[in-house]
Amino acid sequence: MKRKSTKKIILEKALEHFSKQGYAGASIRQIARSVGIRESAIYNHFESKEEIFLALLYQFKSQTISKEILNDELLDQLSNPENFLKVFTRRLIDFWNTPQERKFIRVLLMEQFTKIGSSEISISEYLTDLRSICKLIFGEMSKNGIIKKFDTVVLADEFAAFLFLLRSEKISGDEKLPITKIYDLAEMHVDFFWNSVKA
Amino acid sequence: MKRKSTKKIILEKALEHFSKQGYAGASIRQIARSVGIRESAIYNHFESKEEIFLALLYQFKSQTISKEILNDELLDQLSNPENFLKVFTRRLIDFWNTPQERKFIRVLLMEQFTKIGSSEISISEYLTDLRSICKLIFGEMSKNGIIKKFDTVVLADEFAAFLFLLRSEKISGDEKLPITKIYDLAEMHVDFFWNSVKA
DNA sequence: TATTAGAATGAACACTCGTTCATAAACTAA
DNA sequence: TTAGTTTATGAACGAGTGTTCATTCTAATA
Repeated sequence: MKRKSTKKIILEKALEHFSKQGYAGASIRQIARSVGIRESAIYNHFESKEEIFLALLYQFKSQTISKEILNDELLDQLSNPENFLKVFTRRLIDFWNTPQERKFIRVLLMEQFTKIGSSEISISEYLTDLRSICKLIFGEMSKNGIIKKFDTVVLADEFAAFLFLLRSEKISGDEKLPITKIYDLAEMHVDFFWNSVKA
Repeated sequence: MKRKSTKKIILEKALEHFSKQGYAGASIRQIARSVGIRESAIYNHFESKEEIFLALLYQFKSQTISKEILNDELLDQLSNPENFLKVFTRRLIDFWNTPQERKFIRVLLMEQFTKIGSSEISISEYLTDLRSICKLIFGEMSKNGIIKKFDTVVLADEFAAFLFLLRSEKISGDEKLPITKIYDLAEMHVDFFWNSVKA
């Protein structure tokens, strides 16, 4: 078994440090020590600290909810909309609960306002994915008379805001809630939401 | 008119830098230059950089929603619950939209996961204020049969999550939405919410 | 086995960091 | 005015920052 390339380990450890101390707070030397090499060796793989950061951003930008979660199997369940929402939400949580995603959202929340961040990332951009999918879903449901008539943009945000708070606070936060608790909270939200919008 | 004390100006400028670059990214020298003094003079007023940060935290910890927003005049409007929620939300937004609060929430979002932050602050703690007030409000409404029976904890979060997202993204974010737009978004949320819970 | 490209090293660079300290200036109270 | 206190200064500190570079090691290719 070939072991992971140094470049990947650097990215891995960099994400770990960035997620704990922020971009400015983490140092090349700390990252290098975690990888098990000297700091100068880092520059055989990346041109600068910023390039490491941007490489991480790029890595996560390429993972979209639609790619990772929405598939035919799930879409087949659209005939039972409430169940569809529950399965969709559960998969969302599983996806967000992966170690990488947990760290990434922390970096995002920390760096969204800084110079290095604001030019390249924006929290809206990363939310857009979930939002646009919600708009699609609820737009379709609305058209088919499954749910009441609403502004789909508002609907999408009403559904997504709670989940986003759940993500940043409960999933990626420091208080380690068991995953079942998080499932429960999400399900209660879907219940509340569905009860509000169903035709 | 006596001019502001140096100590207050230091806090003011420190908040500004922290909100733009984070705690680790902002330096004593930058802050000192903004104040118009040398960095060594800072230490006549604060023992360390960390003490400045903690002083800022303390300052904002003492401002609670209940103190700043909830007063008798507002509570008198509880007879018209929907209107009460709208006025309450509008005041919340006005409060969150003050320059100081806009900067503070940024610092909070940035530092919530860092070492210096996590030992002293937590995003939950600062949300608790709004949450507990919501629980109180909705608990009372539920008891009086004004709204349907719900788990008040869930209700509180359903109401607060959207507003929190509005705050971090639209009010304190970099895209400068006109305040009227924000009012509109909030009112649409209250409409949706009220429509879902009213008896 | 000899050659070569990629990766790691350790020392060094110029800089910035937070903090300290003796000293000087500015303000207050007697 | 004088004495005393607070505040500001500028230089210095040790440590840490990101980055460079000549050199050595390693592993695959010829």
